[in-house]
Amino acid sequence: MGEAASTTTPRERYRQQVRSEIKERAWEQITAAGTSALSLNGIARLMGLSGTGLYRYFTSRDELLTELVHDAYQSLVGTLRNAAAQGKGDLAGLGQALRIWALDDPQRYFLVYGPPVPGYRAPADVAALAAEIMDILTDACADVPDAPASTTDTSLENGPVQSVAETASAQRLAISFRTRLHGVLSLELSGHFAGMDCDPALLYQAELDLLASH
Amino acid sequence: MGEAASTTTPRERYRQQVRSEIKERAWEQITAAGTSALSLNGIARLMGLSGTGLYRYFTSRDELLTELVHDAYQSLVGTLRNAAAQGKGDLAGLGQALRIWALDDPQRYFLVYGPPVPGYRAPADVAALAAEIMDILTDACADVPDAPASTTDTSLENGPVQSVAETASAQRLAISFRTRLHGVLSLELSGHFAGMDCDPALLYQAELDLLASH
DNA sequence: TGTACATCAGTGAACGCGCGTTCACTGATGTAC
DNA sequence: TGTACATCAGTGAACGCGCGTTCACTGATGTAC
Repeated sequence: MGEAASTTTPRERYRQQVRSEIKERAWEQITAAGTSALSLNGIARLMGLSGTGLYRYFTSRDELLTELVHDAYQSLVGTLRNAAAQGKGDLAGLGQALRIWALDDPQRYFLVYGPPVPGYRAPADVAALAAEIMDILTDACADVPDAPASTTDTSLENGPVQSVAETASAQRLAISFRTRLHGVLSLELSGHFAGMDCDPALLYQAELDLLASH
Repeated sequence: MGEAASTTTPRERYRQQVRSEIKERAWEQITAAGTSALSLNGIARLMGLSGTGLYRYFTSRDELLTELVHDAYQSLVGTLRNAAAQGKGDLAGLGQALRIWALDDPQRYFLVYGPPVPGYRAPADVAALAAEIMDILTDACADVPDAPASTTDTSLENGPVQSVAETASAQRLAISFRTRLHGVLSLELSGHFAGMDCDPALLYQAELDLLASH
């Protein structure tokens, strides 16, 4: 007993602390100049370490990048789950949570949904997280009143007894949710609305309303 | 007279030939490993030149990149114009032309509509081209039957006598056109549909149909 | 409590590489008389 | 047609920089008796 606590020895705690500071600096670099600007030597310089010192914590640039991608996915999953836990698990709530999360760190958003990082192959690990995001969205889509009188017992509406047709239409709606909101978001984050008399927030909300009303 | 022909002296023609080969190699680099992989030394190596030789043709990496961005925009403008000239200037036609153009060279698409290239500031030049693209789309959107009986004389339907409300709704539709199709396209080009049972071509067509039927 | 050892954080030198860019230069191609 | 000059393509050496990564090493922190 108490083994879970005894694993966090002081040395180990320090180690985790440094690792997380490395990742913080890494995000600063990515936020400032994109993923290709991620540099172990640069991070070491920012932290007052010698360049080689970082190799105690990450065996390569690739390993660090992989962990950042993983963290980005987990952050989004956590954000959507939190929204759902606070009663904002409908499409409108998830859509707003997604937008806030994206605006909070555009480069993090692009690390998840942007063009692939050159020369980097994402591990199978993140595929599960991507699927989990789609599951959360699909669940929310299943609650949209498609043909409201289709089921007799609405008290079990979220149970596993949904028809095949229902889940198929929920999946279609979830995919539309992702593509349409991504269309607005990614163009906004890339600055492609600059100089146009078009408020991205309103456009995003309009698309979201349309999706939520089916 | 004949001055337009005499400007293409043999030397000048050779010069333009080398310039265009440089750009071809540049696109190969960008296609293979993204915009950050663009390298003057690398291009020179591919062409059997010394690295410094390229500076006869482009004064800096930035100038080359600027010209590539410009060409990408012009290529898209030309593609949409050609579609319109061949009687495919409606939303369905333009949408298909856009998709074919994007699939033909994903990195070129992202150079236009993707995340900003780190450390690169697009010249005012391309803003005009971006506006021109939106104009073409807006023109097509004006032909969509919104409220068909709104104008008495339909023989002048494309004249400058459209109401303010009509052009405003056409602009809104054009923006939706761009964001929704971009949502599908960019996720497809980034490989984010891999492993999902979802055909991007069908999804794209579905969004396009919805837009065209208003 | 003190001593002997193992573990681990961090350093510094070094390797090989590629980048953008400058500069002074050679040789070939074109132009003017 | 031939000669004198200017133009321009392309070279090669060099500069300064930053990168990822290796290796042998020092010193501090922890552990076992």
